[in-house]
Amino acid sequence: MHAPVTLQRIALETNVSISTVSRALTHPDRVAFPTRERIRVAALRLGYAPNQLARSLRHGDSKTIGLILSDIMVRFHSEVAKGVEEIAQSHGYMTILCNSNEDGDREAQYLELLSGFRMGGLILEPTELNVTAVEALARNGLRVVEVDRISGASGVTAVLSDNVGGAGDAARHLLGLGHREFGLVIGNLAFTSARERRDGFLQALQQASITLEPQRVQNCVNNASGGYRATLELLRTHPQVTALFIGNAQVMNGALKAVRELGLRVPQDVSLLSFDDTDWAAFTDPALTVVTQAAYELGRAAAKLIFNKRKRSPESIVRLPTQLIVRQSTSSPRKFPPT
Amino acid sequence: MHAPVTLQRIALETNVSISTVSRALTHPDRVAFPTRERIRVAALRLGYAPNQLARSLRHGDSKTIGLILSDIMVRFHSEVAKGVEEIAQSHGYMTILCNSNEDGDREAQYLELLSGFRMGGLILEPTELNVTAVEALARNGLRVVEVDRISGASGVTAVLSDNVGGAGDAARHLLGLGHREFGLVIGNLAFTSARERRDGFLQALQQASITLEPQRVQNCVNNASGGYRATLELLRTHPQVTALFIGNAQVMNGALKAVRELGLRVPQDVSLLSFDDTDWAAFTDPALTVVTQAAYELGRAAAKLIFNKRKRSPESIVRLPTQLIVRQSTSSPRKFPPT
DNA sequence: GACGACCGTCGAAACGCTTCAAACTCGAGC
DNA sequence: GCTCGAGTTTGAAGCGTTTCGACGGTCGTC
Repeated sequence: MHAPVTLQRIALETNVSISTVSRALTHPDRVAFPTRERIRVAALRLGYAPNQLARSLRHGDSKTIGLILSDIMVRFHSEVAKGVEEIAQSHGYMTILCNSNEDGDREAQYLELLSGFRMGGLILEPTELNVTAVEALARNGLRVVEVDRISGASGVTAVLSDNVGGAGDAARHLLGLGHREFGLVIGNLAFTSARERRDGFLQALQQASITLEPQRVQNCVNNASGGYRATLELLRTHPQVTALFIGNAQVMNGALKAVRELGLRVPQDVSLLSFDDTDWAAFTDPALTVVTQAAYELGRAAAKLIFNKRKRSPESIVRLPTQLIVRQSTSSPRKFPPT
Repeated sequence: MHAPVTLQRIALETNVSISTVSRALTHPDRVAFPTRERIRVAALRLGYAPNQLARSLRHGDSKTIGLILSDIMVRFHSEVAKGVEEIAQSHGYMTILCNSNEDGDREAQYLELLSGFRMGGLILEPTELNVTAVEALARNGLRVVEVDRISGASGVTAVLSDNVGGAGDAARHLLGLGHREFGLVIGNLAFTSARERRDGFLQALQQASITLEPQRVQNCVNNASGGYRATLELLRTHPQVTALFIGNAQVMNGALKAVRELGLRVPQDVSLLSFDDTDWAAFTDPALTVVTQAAYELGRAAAKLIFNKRKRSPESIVRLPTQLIVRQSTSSPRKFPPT
């Protein structure tokens, strides 16, 4: 096992100084042709790969931005990543991704790692557990943008969906169909996005003079089994519910399973409506009515804030609109309770 | 905007040398208590984040492994990532992810970036476009593991699904139901995984004395619209087909759309069977019969090869079994052609 | 009271790279 | 023949960290 090839090594093989090798590889025009060629060939032959650590250490910027995602397996989040990457790429930056898994400790580790790599910027879907660390980074001059939800850290900009508006649209759609008996399975209320969706939905109900008892608002962990259990519980204790609003796609997956197991027909017995569109939502039985977020655009907008050096407007929040897509999982409520 | 906090800065504030600060933060037990506390407090107050570039440059390993994924939005790939992360974490390593998007240039850039960060290892889902670069890295002592498919680079180990076996199971399942008229929409044949699935399926047919005309094997780009177009084309030119084998979940998504548009009922008019399970496959109409890959285990196995220092067995290939999950999208063929 | 042992701290070197100023090489010009 | 300058190349410094050997002070021991 060879040691990695360094400039030093190439310098020895070509009988020039290290600085000439460096210059030959990074500013070829400033080195005489024969020397340059000799060096280029040797570098190729040895499989030279510049040590980015040393390189970035030297000039303090690694032409790279960091992105800390909460859960890479969820389509919404990976779509955000695509958006970030596109903008980064168009600025000649590479994107490095880390997966915090909604775990505060991991998030802290990745924050330290990425800021330690002196990234050109950092985008994250924050937990609320590392506020002071994030603030410290921002204070030290790192550009930090939060996306999807906010941690509460000051000095940080954010790009979010209009969760209140989207949830309001969902409520108005269901109200318009004639529903009066609602249930919410909202996901993890530790995140501002979930709280906003809950509040948006409840506000819209309130405008129709409907208030919901707290037991009709279930929170749960953001995955299928969480949604499954919460939905079972909600429908068991409130069988009169005719419409369920689900906080995100992961939870919806479990909710669907629960509804099937209970033998309820969608939408005849119960209407289902969730946040997040997926590539399968149109193919499920029935096709799902959803409030879709502009995930790709969220990513793009977040990345633009990193590169937008002009405006140094701290703590601004960008909100992107959502869109209601009506398919077959919502309809008028049943006239009689299920047997 | 402050400059980043360095050891130097802390040293000035606490009136000790840089080396003492360093030691106080990394080996607290080797520094007298009062000094150590003073330093710790100052570091916290200033929001010190160690410069990983300098740190790793110093000891040549960044306790980090790199993972280059071909498409982060596809569940299979992100599941691989989860597996890699789990093993890395258990070894005290962090995982850094990059998304090549099946683009050879981007892959090349990320290869250079990550190897330049002197990762403890590199896992990738390779295109076949950077074979020499990958070989050079391996030759220079970087541990490289390929997953899902192989580039052909020497000196590299790989972890793959048993694509031939899985596709064979699919074929035998359909044969057992009585099908004789097959069509394949296999995805992008640039990748070994797709070629293996095709070959596995055709081999199994051959054992039943069935050979397929080449026009019945459609390749296409690995996304929904590719699958859509290829499926339309195949069914248009070969209406007698009663069973379709689809190479992966992305393509299946498009195939479903095409079949619906043609007004074909699944499975009465045509049976559908694809590689890759998803969390929605059981909820689609009808629920999909699939060959599922152990994606999570693929990731875990790949990461284990990175850390498994003992066995220096180059060029070994690990194959993980697939599993056929029979749901409702496959049944006996129709007796009469559709109208 | 002197000596060695030991604990805590410090200075310096090194990791691989970039870059600036200095030095060298030639040929042209006087 | 000497000087000057353009064109190349070199040496050295420095990025922030870790670590090794050295150093100075304190304490126990004889």
